[in-house]
Amino acid sequence: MASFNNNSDNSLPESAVPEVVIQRLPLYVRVLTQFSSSGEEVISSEQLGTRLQMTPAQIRKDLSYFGRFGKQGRGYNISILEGKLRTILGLDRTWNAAVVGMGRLGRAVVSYPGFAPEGFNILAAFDANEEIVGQSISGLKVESISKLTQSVKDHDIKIGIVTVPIDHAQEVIDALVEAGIRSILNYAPLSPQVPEGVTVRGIDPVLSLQSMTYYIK
Amino acid sequence: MASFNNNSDNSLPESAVPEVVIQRLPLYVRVLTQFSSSGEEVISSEQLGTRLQMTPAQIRKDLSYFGRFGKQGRGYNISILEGKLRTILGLDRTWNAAVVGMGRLGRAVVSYPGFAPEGFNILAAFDANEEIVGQSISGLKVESISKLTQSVKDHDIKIGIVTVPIDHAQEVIDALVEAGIRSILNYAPLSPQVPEGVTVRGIDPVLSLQSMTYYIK
DNA sequence: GTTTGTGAAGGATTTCACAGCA
DNA sequence: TGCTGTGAAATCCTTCACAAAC
Repeated sequence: MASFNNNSDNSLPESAVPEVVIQRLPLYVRVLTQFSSSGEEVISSEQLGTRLQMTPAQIRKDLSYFGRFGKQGRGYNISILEGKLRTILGLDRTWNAAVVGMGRLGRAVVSYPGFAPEGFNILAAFDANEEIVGQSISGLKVESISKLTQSVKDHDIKIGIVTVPIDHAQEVIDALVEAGIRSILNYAPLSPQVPEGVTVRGIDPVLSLQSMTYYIK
Repeated sequence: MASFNNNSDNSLPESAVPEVVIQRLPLYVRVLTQFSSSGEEVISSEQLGTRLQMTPAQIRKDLSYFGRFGKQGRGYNISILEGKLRTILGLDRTWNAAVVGMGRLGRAVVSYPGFAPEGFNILAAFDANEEIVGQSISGLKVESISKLTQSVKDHDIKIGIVTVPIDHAQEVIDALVEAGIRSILNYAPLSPQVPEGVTVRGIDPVLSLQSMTYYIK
């Protein structure tokens, strides 16, 4: 990522479907959603490819890992394909998340309006600083990190979002893993160590900038 | 990826070095910086690999595209390697950037303290809304988008950061390209169309979440 | 006529494995 | 002895090209 950049990926479960393919599916979902709201009914791999700047063959091959969703001579029904892909990705349900680290970044994350419409609900917020614990931020009561395991269980939290400073990131990630979390979105600028079966995706705009400068230098 | 996940990459300049390799170099810089501040002098590809959860062979191969930086039997001198990689990536200088879109996200970006220490200076901020234009945000006077081309020239801006809502993102990106920008960090949830020679990196935490749910579903 | 789905081919990237040097 | 640098091998991923379906 490699985006884009920037994905630490730790030995995911055995599967015939390449990891890169899985990472492209959300892209397909995104354009399909945009197309469907524009009144179109059918879309070809050619049109999808134009939108995403990739080859039609790649799109067809990616989709073929999961089934036969198109009709020869016509293309793909937009809303049906979108639905299939959402089901494949597990987006036909909602997911509960917890944010750890309620400084500047954590506050921005919990108040970001883009998660809920996509089914990602932030139900808990944690911080190590006792002055912040107890505060209410965007409707969330900040809890002590010592409550993590209990809260993960109580709220059926499946996703951890790490927004602590770098020097506490690894220990927070260890705590999340300890609490049973297997999917982590990491905003701290480090590549954390995680056991097999735990997926970490990193969000670091600086890494993205640092690889772009190579091409303009 | 990238990520990673999440990188639109449009036909970069001809080069012998694979794009994936370029995207990993900032990762190496990041760990080297962390190691060097810990007093160590030398590091082996094995140690780097452990930190980054990748194979030592891959690290050695990546580095070999650019030269011979190590010493057999010892490893790599941390600060020398860091310096070499920074030079390769163009990080031995500073880069000026402009943010377009001064809503919630744009404000978070200009006030993010992680860019400047890495040499990325945000020198201009733009918005289409006349009520925001003229305001001062984090020490930046917000300008009208009509001033884009002139401002890019005046400040020697090389990087555009897009934080406008999705329905204006493509036109803003067109305007940046028109103004001569060839590197764009895009926070809007769309894969923009850009001409050859322009690099776009997307930052979209939702895409990252959507590919992780596949593995926990 | 158009576009899918897919084996086969081609290309790219990763890993192996070891010669060579410190 | 320990670790790099690197061709060669292995693996992974993308693209081709075309039969089949509409």
